[in-house]
Amino acid sequence: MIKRNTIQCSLVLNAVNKLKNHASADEVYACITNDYPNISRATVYRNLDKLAKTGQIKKIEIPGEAERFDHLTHNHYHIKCLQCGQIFDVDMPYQENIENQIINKHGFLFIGHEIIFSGICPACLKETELLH
Amino acid sequence: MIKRNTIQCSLVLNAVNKLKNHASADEVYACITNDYPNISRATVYRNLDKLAKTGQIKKIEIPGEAERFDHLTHNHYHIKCLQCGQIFDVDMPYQENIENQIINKHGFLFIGHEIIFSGICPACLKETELLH
DNA sequence: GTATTTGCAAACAATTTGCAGATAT
DNA sequence: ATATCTGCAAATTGTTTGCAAATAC
Repeated sequence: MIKRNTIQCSLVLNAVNKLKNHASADEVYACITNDYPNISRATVYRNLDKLAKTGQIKKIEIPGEAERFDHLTHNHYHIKCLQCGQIFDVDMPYQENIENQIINKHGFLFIGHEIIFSGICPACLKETELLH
Repeated sequence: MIKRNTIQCSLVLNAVNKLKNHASADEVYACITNDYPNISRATVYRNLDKLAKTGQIKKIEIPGEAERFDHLTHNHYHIKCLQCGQIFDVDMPYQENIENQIINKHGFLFIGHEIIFSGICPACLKETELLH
């Protein structure tokens, strides 16, 4: 698993950093093809995975959706707007000790956790208000 | 969205209740085809969705995986074993007030949340120990 | 020089959809 | 009687893979 510096890999990293908001592989691909139309989708996927593994970006897995990739690599939570489907960061302290609340009768080893909120984003709320 | 009582729908409900442990659509399909080989996969999917909407079963969405369906319909959390990939229930009180910890500067409406833990299940832990 | 990485196309898995015929009410 | 539901096959979506050629080191 040696790491080479390829043009494609930096293009992927730059795209994620530029897109910022939880870009999907497809959005990253589209972003790159603007300037570099010959890159392959497979290469984008492979590099997203590699960058996530080396911790340079963060893979966010949202149930029932395409994977997303985040330029913010620290632990944080997300909310999905049930109306527009967008994913947003949630400003809430990371629950380091949440696992202490578990009644671990069965002897699991707990390693980490994800919290995904659902709700309505401000823009969609506003839109709903306007309908009245 | 009227609801008819079809044989297929009760077959799906019974299969979920019988399988118990977070069955995937495919497992439900396989379970039914034992006794009723002509049912269509599409019908299984359609009825799983319908039953989830009417609250008779619970849809569990695990990131990066096929959807699963649970006979337990109350709110509860899950842990995914990173080794064997199985999903287990987590015995932990439902965090009714977790949303109070959010610094909601932007005016989101929070509706619900999911927590998915990751770790190693007892069986896999035991297996790892045996290797030494 | 050689092992990694790429691009392509094809494979894949999970799920959805269009449609004509079957069925519950 | 008729609107919903089913089965089938094809379509879709997101992602992975096999392989030969390209490239980084």
